[in-house]
Amino acid sequence: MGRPPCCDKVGIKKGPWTPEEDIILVSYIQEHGPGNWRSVPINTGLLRCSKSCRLRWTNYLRPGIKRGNFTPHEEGMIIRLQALLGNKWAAIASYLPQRTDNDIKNYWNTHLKKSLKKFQTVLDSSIISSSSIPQLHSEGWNGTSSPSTFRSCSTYASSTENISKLLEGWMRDSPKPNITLKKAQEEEQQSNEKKNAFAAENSQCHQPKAEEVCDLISNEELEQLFTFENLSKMAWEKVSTNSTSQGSSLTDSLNSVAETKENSENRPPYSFHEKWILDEATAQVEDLMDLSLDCSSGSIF
DNA sequence: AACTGACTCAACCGCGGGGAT
DNA sequence: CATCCCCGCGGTTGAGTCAGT
Repeated sequence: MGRPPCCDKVGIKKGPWTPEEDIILVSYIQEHGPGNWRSVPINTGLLRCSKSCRLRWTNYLRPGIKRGNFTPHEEGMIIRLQALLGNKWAAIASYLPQRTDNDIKNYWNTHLKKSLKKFQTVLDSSIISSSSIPQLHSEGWNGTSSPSTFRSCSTYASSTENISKLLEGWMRDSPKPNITLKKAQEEEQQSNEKKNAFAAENSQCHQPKAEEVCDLISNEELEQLFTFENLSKMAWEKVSTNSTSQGSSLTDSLNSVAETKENSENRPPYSFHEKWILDEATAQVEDLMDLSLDCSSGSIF
């Protein structure tokens, strides 16, 4: 667009944020609420561009952000949502309110994508070369082999987490917490609605829109649907079906998955949307299968 | 202990969308 | 309608850290 980069101005600082800067930013937002980022560096004296301030707030200082290891459930959510929405990290993040789009994006790029790719290779060769299936541990996936457990958050992240926690407490204790916090939450909600709408736009023709799914599936149902155990089970069923009845289509496999799910205990009612998600997942079932096996087979890592 | 390559993730950059004028 | 300005998103980078030798 020919616009000069916003952070190219002389005197604009780059690089990691210091705790002092964080406190200044947090103080300002606590007082004025998030938004109007243009005025933030002007009014605070921070030598940062507005973009940088917004990013710092939304990704690290905003209250309610969960940092550190992703749970198996979150992994499952990300896998499935990525399959459904593509690299719409903001849309995906709207389903995981405690996680930022940046966090999810990083996690996908550094852990999940790599694992999926790696296992895709292994699985492809094993399916093509023989009818044998990569060995699954009988105890199933217990989460201990998850890439998410490999590392914890960085040292500085823990310091910003402290600031974030401090802010949460600060807002709670503040005489006018609800004004600022509520404003932030409203903006968050608006943002999420926007994101959902965006996600809906990106869903294909006759698919139900993402917001419809949100409307018709409760959070609990949705979450249960996305649990890693469910994904693993589905993928495993798919593999079993394929191995026993050669030539069966992926749709058939998924139908059998659906039937299996229907008959299984401890599951939410098998709703239309659940079926839709299963059907929709046809195209991405290989990915799910990969992940499932990835996590089930400790020998891979 | 020192070196090196791999990995992670915070931060930046460029672009597009949308509201204001 | 055209232009400007701001915000938010997705892709990318590079400094810091870790693990292996």
